[in-house]
Amino acid sequence: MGGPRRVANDPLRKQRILDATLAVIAEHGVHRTTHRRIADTAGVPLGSLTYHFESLDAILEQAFEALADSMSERYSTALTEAPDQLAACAAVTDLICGDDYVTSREVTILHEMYGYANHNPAVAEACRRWLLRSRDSLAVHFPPRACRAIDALIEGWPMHQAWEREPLERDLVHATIVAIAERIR
Amino acid sequence: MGGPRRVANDPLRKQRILDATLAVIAEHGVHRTTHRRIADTAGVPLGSLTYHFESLDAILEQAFEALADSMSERYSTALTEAPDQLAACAAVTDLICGDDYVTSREVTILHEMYGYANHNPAVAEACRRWLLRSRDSLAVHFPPRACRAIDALIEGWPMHQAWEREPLERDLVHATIVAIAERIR
DNA sequence: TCTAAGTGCGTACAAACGTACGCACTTTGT
DNA sequence: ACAAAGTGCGTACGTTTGTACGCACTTAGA
Repeated sequence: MGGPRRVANDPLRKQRILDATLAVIAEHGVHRTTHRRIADTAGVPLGSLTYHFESLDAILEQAFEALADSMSERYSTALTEAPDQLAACAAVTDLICGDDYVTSREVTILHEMYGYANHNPAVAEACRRWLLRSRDSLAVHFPPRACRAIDALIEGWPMHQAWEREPLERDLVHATIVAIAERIR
Repeated sequence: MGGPRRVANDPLRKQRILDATLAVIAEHGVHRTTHRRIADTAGVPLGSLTYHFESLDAILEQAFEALADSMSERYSTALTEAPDQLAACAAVTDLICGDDYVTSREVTILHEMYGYANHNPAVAEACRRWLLRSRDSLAVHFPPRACRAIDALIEGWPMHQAWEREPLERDLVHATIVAIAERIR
């Protein structure tokens, strides 16, 4: 008896394709992301993509969703580990400044994700989920209005920094977060 | 005598093509921006694009540069008109909240521009120029370190807002700007 | 009015694209 | 050992793409 289920030969293949998709996006951009480039990068045959995914858009959607999940998990971990508000300020500073939590490669892909999300409802929804989850993580340590302001900074500062030549000043970022935490209620 | 110069029939055509390019980007995204779609939107024949522009990338570059120029001019105007720092805070609040200076359509195109800039040096340079000019505009009213923090907010808040369902609270934005202006030296 | 030079575009083409589909292969139940 | 069913992919097809190019048209000087 048992259902008609058979065992897949390579259960990790789907994930490998999604990883390769993010790599292609980071290197070439969404506008030059194709089935063939993803297949080459992942080291799988072209037909494997159309077998596992309904369309190219479906691949991009799932790849972006995986990225957003992975990033919001790191955000959540960094913030829930902080014992008090001051430590939370330091954690947020790390999130903004460091390459530890969010690499510059990920900022690049995020730019692409936001652009793509404006033309794809599923990815737009993923952006919204990510935004809400990051705000929830902040809400443990900051009042609701401060969360919004800090969230905007977390969004804007690394993005801005992408075009800057000089490295980001940690002290400045930290002072700004503290100022918002103390003044915005 | 006289140079071999003749008069062009339609000197505005180049600009019209660039306008149409931004319209196509806003509606379909860079990844679905093609010669033919631009030509249809602009109401010009396909050959006209390859005549006026070297390549599709060249069209995108010039379109994005035109947008950045137009936006940094509006930023500059709004800020230099402010008589003092408090008025400048209000002006920045307007820039962030209002659809008056930067429309949501432009935020959409900005997302696309940032994504594209990661894979195109000319557009990356345009982003950098825009960043520096907007910081110069702020420098009239705020100390240098405050400029960076405020700049990050100008960047991040509208971007964040793009995924939010509720409208942006003007009071909160204004209070945040004032807090930064007073506390960051 | 005629000529030469430069403008502007219709059309064509090779390359690259997304996707469908038939077929070999593997596994399970008998 | 055999049949049935599901897995996975090589290949091919029709479409769309960016771009080149020949040719009609317009204009300025003589």
